[in-house]
Amino acid sequence: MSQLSLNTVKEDNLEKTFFVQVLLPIPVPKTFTYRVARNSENQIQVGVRVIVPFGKKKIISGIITDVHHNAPEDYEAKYVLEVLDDYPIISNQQLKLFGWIAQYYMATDGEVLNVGLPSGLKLSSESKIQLNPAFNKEDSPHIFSEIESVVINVLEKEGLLSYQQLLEITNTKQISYLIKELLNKQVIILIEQVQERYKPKTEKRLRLKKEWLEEAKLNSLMQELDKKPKQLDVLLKYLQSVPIFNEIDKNEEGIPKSLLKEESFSISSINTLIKNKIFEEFEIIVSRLDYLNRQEFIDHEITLSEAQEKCRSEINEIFTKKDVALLHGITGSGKTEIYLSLIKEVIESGSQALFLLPEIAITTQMIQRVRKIFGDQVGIYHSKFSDAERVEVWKGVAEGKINFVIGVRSSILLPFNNLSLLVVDEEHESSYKQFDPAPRYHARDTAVVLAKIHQAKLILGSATPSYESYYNALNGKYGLTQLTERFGEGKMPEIQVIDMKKQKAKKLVKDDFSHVFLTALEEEISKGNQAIIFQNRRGYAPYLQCETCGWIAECQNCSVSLTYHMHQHELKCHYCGYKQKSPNACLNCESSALVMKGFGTEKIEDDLKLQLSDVKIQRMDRDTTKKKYSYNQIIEAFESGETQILIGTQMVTKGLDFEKVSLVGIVDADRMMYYPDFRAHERAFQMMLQVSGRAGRTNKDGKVLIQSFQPKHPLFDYLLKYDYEGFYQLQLNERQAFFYPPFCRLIKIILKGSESQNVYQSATMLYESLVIQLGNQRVLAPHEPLISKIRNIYHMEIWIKLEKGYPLESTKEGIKSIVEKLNENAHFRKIRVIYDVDPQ
DNA sequence: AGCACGCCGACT
DNA sequence: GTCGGCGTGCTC
Repeated sequence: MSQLSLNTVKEDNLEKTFFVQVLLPIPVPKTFTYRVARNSENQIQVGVRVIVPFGKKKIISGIITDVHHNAPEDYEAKYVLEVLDDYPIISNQQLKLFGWIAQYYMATDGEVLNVGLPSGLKLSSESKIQLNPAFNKEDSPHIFSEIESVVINVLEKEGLLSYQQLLEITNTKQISYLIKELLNKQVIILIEQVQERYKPKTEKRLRLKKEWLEEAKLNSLMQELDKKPKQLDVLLKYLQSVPIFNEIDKNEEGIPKSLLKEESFSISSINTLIKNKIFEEFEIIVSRLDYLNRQEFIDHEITLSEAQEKCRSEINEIFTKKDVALLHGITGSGKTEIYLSLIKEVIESGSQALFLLPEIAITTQMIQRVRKIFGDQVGIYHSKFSDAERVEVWKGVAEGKINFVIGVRSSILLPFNNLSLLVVDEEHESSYKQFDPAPRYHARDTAVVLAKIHQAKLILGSATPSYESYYNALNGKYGLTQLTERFGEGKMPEIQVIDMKKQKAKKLVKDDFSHVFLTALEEEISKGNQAIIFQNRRGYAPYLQCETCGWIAECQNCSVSLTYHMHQHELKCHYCGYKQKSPNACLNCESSALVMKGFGTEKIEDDLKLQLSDVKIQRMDRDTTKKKYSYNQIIEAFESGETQILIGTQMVTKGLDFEKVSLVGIVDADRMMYYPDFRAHERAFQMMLQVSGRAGRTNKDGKVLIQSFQPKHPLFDYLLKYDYEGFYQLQLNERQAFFYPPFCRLIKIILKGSESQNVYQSATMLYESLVIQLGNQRVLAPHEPLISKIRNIYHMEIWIKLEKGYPLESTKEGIKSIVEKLNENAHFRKIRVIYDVDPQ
């Protein structure tokens, strides 16, 4: 009898106790259960961040993914120490998406969370407390308990205290109440990445002290200041900006202190006015997204041409039947306007829109255009933005203040709750695929899933769609719409392939430039036109080769050739940083016939400067655009005609319009075409077509010159005719014959380890187990990747090809359990296994 | 991922 | 005799 009643009491208690599942940003494939203290029960909800104890002494923060009453059976749950947010920082839809990414890309939920959250909100590291710099014991209006006074004293001596230390000092178990009290009384601040990293931006402002707001008082003040003209100037300036007699309330918000500083009023007289209690200084929190405060330039109009209008309505038509529309529009056909007009419609109806672009395509031009149309509703999510700015965009989206985000790959992970339209522009770009760290997700493919979660529509746009997308469109999975005319007058430029073999035979090649190429370049420049030269490799990048025996200088840690750096006369490894003095004789045969082969943008720049000494040449690649404004400076210099030739990597192929460019040169087409990758031709074609589009955008006739040692390659036949479709069909046949995407799905398994023998043997072991499970048709034998050794770590790859319709989820689980099983072997355990689903 | 625990080499 | 190398296993 007593047993029964005891049980009932226990049951009741348990039912009232809340437990939460917490997702931690660690690569462990599960969530952890924590118990919720009574006093924080009402703050607990899914999507909110909490601080929890983890392990022996660590205290980290995570996200609540579930709230329930099920007490764990085989262990005692620890308590949630702190609830960090008042509202979910992650939306339900987002959690669903994160789950899908983890599952599909064979990553853990924690890894997804880790890349998803901006580091300003990043969850990890120990939490510490510190005295609030603004705190002053004497001035504080609060009364402190004994324990609180002890903590204050210790903090004054020690500076920083961890939760653990605080536990020891106070000798209690319930420190979370103490922390909360001290926070409320503004005694302490939490120093812990979550709090410390993101600080709201403040602005110092000035206003007139209340006692001067009467007209009589103000008049007497002015008379008094008559002898102090500098101070009077400040006061007059203030009264000019803030008409306190007409609108006395305006004094409350005052003016920014910086405004007076800018106009060169003396700082000392401003400070005197503050000291004499005429002005008072105060701070407000402002948005870092400063354009949010600027609305005056908004230009709501988007005008579409007839062709664009037609395309737009085709997209709307597609959306009545399908969720994804592929917009295949040639370069310069004005795809962006179509996206923006559709996005505008969505935003006006009150839902959210996302516009994804590859990093290099988010130019200042683009941002300004978008801001002009959407003003304060647009958030920009980009690597050039600081952490704090990203946190503000994140929060803006979560709170529904930002309805439109334009951003890079990772903006697909923002906390949307009401998306109706997604746009992925330049959808063929491989930079949409993340490689390191996991999750190795593809933003375009993730967008398809995100659209489904929100029941939203998705537009994929490109001048050269990826074969996967084009295949889906032709097969009716996606809708397809095309723009075949350039916007405005521009025509596609004429493409000419230069036969380098012939040129070389005739001794017409100098520093890798053919005579034809140089003459054309000189001619265009002399006409006052501009040129863009494309080389898909940055740096100086030549490698050293012995002409006698063929020896190439290679890195001792990595399986790559060393790169020659002229300035230091050194050979460097771009993978591990190894460097050595450049030898004067071959290290293999001691011949002195060492020559430099290969060339990057930097070498082209130097060579061209020698050839065309009085022409202004500038280079644009990752090396020259590291600084925040350098990119814009290069663009502006070229736009204004200050520079005549722009040499660049892929960067010059994206989103740039220059009126006077009449010539585009591709120095080394072969490098792109003969790369050992099944997508090499697709990529080469895309890239060449994209660069070609830079010529003659508004000019009457542009010209494209391509240097190749294989000018008869069929790729050029299609390229000259701008026949994307034709080359696609040709390539598709090959893909089908060799069973590559879009006919199959690929999973790449990479094995890494420090002992080459072990890596090879482990790869073989894994391969054999995989064959048993999947059959030898679906698993390719292990092979060394192109670069098989990096920093003395050996790599092997195993490719898995799965035909359409083959069960994906269970296969992935199967692969994981095979690896788990092999991990029982001590040798295999030393190998790091990496999964890359849909490798690019 | 961290971090403690644990079992074998080069040092006071 | 100890300090510390990193292999192993766990974290609610």
